[in-house]
Amino acid sequence: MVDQDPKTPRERYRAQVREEIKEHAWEQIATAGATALSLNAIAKQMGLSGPALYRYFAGRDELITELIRDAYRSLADTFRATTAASGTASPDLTALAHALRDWALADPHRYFLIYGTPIPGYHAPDDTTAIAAEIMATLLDACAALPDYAPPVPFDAHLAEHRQWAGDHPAPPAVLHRALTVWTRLHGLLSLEAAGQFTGMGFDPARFYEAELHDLLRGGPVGAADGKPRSAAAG
Amino acid sequence: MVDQDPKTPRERYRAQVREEIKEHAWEQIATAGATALSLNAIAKQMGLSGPALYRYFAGRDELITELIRDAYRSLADTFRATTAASGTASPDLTALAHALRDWALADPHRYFLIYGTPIPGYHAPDDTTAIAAEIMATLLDACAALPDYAPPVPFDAHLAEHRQWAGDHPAPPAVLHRALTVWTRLHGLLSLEAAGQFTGMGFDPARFYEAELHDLLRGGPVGAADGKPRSAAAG
DNA sequence: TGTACATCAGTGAACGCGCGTTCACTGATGTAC
DNA sequence: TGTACATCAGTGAACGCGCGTTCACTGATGTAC
Repeated sequence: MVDQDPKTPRERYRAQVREEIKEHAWEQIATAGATALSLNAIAKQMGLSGPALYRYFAGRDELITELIRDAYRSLADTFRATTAASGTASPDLTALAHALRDWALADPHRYFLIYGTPIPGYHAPDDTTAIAAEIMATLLDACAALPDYAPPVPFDAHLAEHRQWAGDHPAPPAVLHRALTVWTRLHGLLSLEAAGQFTGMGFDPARFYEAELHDLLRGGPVGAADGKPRSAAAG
Repeated sequence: MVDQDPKTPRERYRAQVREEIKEHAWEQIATAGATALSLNAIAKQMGLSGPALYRYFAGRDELITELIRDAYRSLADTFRATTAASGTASPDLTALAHALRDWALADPHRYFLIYGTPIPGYHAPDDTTAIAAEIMATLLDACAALPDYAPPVPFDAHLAEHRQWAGDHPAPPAVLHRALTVWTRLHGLLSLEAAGQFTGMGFDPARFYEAELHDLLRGGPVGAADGKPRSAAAG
């Protein structure tokens, strides 16, 4: 959002046109998907000649790289803003989940650019992993703030020995497990909804999302307030 | 797998070449993704001229349509075979879940062709919805065979009034809910794993899948055998 | 304030490429008598 | 069994298209004196 101190008018102009190119790129991705991204098409849409864009991006790959980076940063910023807005020390999982859904559905192709089918022959730049780690850390913080709700399961023990992905986050294995679960379950819902797999099925995806979220919070204040805690069935 | 009664040698040959084309198409999709599918490239790979393929498919779109249909049918067949192999009346959810994972990871791009980012400007043929319904019905059967494990939640009531997608399946709302949950949770794991999002994180995706599956079966025989059922946390 | 020069945004032509698709054709395979 | 004909798989040339990218260039903008 904020330009990094463009001093001269020319630098300001450059940054501005770069942004404009990226905006048109996003429009194009929203219409035809990421694989259909075409420099020439963007140029035409902007009333420019094809080669003109090479003043701003070294090529198609650099543009896509930049878009991926922006997408990651956008989600990280959203999470950061959500955390800040809560006013509490650690982020609220419910608020994060809602922010995630809003963010994903606002531009499904942007969501898929990060979490969807990988673009053939392309792989994300290295520095995105740092941003992805920040996103994950926020999720871990939110999960760490929830009350315990279940005895350890075998997978927790496995995670205790395979926690590289969590960096130096001090969360215990059960919290690692919970954060992963939040990620994959919400992604399952969002990716199917964004892909249009729920259309025509009849139910309201938002309510389903809410139900999954409640289940993830089970044992916490929201889950406890919502209804009786689940009990094991009689065998 | 089985040709539909090709009587004359010519018909047999046609069916055979059609299959061969599709096999090369799958190889190409596995390499470069569905959007990169090219008739000319397939022809070249088969040692044929480009236009030759038009003897077998009306065009690129018809080929893709056929591939999507085959993918759906393949998954439906896998589920059917799994059900049949169990020997019981209704399918076993654990067996289905394992069959699903094997099927998805055997060819991730085939999985994404069905459940992944939609191909821009393309939509699946109508008759696939029937096959998708069959897949869903198998899942419903498996869930219906599980013991109840939880009191109704608000979303169940919503589902009771929005159950078009379940056709005339007699399952009660709680079972509908459970089947949807199985679908979205397993998809969340599989799509992220197939997209390579877990690589470098350290943990074993198979164990995570197993943990989610156990959680889905909670209250049933497997979950009960595995450990104590989860209880609500002390507020 | 005015002139001389450097910077740089943008153009138009051109490159080679691969795509889907059509068309008129050749030549092999199968069919009918 | 042999000939005449029809069917149809596959070819090669051609169509128009859009792609990414390069290159030498024009012309406007900014800078230095």
